[in-house]
Amino acid sequence: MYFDLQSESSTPIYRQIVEQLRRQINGGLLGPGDALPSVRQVAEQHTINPMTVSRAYSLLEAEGLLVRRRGKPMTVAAGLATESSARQRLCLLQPCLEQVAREARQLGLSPDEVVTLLVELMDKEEA
Amino acid sequence: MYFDLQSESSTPIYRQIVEQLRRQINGGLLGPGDALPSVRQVAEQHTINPMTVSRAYSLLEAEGLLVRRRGKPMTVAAGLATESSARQRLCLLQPCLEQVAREARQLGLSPDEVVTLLVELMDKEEA
DNA sequence: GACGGTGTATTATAGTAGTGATACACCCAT
DNA sequence: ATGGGTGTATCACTACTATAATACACCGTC
Repeated sequence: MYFDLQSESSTPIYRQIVEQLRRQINGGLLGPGDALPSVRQVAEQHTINPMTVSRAYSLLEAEGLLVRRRGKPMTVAAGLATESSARQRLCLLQPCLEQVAREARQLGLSPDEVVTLLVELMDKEEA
Repeated sequence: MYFDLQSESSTPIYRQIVEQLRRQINGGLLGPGDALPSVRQVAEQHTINPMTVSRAYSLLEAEGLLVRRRGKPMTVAAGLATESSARQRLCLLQPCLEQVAREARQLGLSPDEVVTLLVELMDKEEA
């Protein structure tokens, strides 16, 4: 529900969780005070180990994005700018876009061709 | 020179080499018969182990993109369609674009904003 | 206060993946 | 044949990942 985890991926599960949460928070999909699903809940849903989820949560707490209050679910930290500016969010996407630019160049593809497909994919995802 | 390797990246070096070569070949940047830099040459240039490079080369040989002739440098295979169609090359880029779409959605970014930055990056890379 | 709900510390284990050092096999030109 | 150029097989080491089984500390509520 919350996460889109791929066990086949080479990027470790805990990191997938971290990155997805970070984006969902910065993007406003999750707001300050919102409660996260419990580690056991997530673990069962994806048949992974609770400690793996805990590891992800802990990293985000160290990062200041999450707040832990013992006995209660993890929540999104309040101190954050409720939603960062579009410019800031765009910065988070930049590394991924640089990768696209690099690959496109190596493939000899024009910006037009790339953009067309990208827009198509983004519209599809919308639905 | 040939490769743009990032040792900090979580994707292993040998795989970075594999992917970059595959794209350069499919994109026509490297043509049939072209010789690759020797494993030791690449290794020294990036201060990595020759075996790491060899591993990448071997994978591409198994894939049919490279040809090994003992004692001589690896070369790009001849059998390949010299340059695949733009549509085929676009397919190679698709996974990366899907990643962008996913992240953009989580960040709450509109296609417009994303495309603008992407084009900017691609133009810059050109120079 | 007992219970069921949070997250976590601890320890141990297993598997996997990436990298590295060395020595080898081969080709070719001298 | 010898030397310098290929790529590579082998082995070992290190780091990381994920899992597991407990046990703990805390909160809220019944």
